[in-house]
Amino acid sequence: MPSELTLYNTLTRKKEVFQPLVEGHVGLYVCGPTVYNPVHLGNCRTFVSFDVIYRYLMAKGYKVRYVRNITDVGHLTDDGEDRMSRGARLEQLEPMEVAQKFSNQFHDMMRTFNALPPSIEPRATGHIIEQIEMVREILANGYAYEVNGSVYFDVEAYNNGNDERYGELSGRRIDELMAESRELKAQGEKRNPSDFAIWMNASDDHILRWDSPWGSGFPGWHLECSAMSTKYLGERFDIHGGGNDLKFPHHENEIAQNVGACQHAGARYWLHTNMLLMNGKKMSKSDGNTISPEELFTGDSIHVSEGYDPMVIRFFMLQSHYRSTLDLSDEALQAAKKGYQRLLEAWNSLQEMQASGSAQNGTVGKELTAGLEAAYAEMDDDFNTPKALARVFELVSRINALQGGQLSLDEITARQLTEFRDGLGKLLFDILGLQNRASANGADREALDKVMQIVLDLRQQARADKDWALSDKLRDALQDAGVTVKDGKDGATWSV
RNA sequence: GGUUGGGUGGCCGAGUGGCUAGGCAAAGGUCUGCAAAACCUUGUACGGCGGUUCGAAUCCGCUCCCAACCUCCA
Repeated sequence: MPSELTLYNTLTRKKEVFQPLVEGHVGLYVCGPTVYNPVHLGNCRTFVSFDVIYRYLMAKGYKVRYVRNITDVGHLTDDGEDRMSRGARLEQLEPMEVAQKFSNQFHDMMRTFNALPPSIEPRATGHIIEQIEMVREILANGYAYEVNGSVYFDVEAYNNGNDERYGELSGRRIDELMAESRELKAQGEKRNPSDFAIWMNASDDHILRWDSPWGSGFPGWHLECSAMSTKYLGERFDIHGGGNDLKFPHHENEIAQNVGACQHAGARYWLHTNMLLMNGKKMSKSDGNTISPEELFTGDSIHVSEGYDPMVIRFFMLQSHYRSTLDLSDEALQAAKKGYQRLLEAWNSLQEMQASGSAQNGTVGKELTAGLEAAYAEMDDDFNTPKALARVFELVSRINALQGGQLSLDEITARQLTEFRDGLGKLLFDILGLQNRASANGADREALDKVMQIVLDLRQQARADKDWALSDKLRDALQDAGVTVKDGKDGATWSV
């Protein structure tokens, strides 16, 4: 593919041409979920966005190592209790049982959304040794200090006179940050409010704990990603991604830790996905403004009028750009559902299409080829899925016109048709990761096909006899059963 | 208060100086036994006020409003 991939780098706040560190290879790290709660829809949007990015990089011919962690330790509640432990206490389970349960659930959900699994999915608890080692290095380099068995990152030492160094990603300056509002007992141990823990001393009742050179404790909240990205992608790697809400402090601290340990930053390109909103506000675990994926699938929620297929939701997400907020509403989902159906129906009729064999100049074929190239070019522009889909829908009209006879199949050569079909299929299913559900049911589908053919033949006979009462009755009854009949030029087609 | 990003036609959502985004909805037409589908046509949309420019949704200034982050969160 001749065109260049550009992407928006949060670090520089502009679009840059993507140049991998090692030609032909991409190291991609994405901050994964915490697993003390069921996954919620906002996470799904982020991971669907990065799924498309991962898929597109592969389609560009890159060999991609995609690392996405599972956070199963280190996040504290307001009263200092580890969230894993809290979940375990509330459900009377082992902490690792909680982690496993929600990891499994998360994986199921990713499959439901047709998101590919990452190449490596490391767990924070599986990398305590690496994290301890990193703390050691940061200490050795003079960017941290130990107090009472805890180790804090020393932001002042890190800045070393350059007060814009810490905060370069998020545009923050430490003297502008709000004062720490939480009353953690550890606050008093810090030299500066903006210092953050990279190793914490465990109190006696803390369940998740490991031995370290500084006593029994657990790793800081942001250290795992620094340690694991370094381990699996190297001290320098290409792309680091995550949700916008992780920009500060999580990613800012990651950069500081990487520099603290390795004397230089890790990722070269930072990509941030924007929030999924509902009612104009962020969907949030904490304030109840949320709808779970399951509720969205079943329709069991005051926010939706019916259940939506996961692919409709995926399509809905792809109709906005990953860096924009997306406002979820029933009306918008209805629009997505209908649009997605129209897209699939056009795809399905394209599969039935035969080149006429008497094609001359292939005018329409050239149009289709150009439109498809335009769609791919949009993906090169910072993974612009909404624009790519806009180009695809222009092609949908062409396909339907060929199907409906408004355009002639004489204007497309067999070769053009084949290449177009392959290229469009690759874009829709391999890159955008959509699924053609209607044709995915195997034997059941085959049986239904045959039954429907019988019914449609009967109806066609009734129509030939001008028995409108019978033909309409068949059509209405099928509609009630959820099958839509469409009369075309060459007989009727149907869809569920 | 600070930081970052927004306010686009009935709804969702692209778009960063001039050329139709796209989807859904709506109106008219073609087709059809009727309908649906499909195709064709139709929208003087860019928060407000100034400014720069031959020309601004797009650049600049002011202003109003919204969201996220600054506390676990994709």
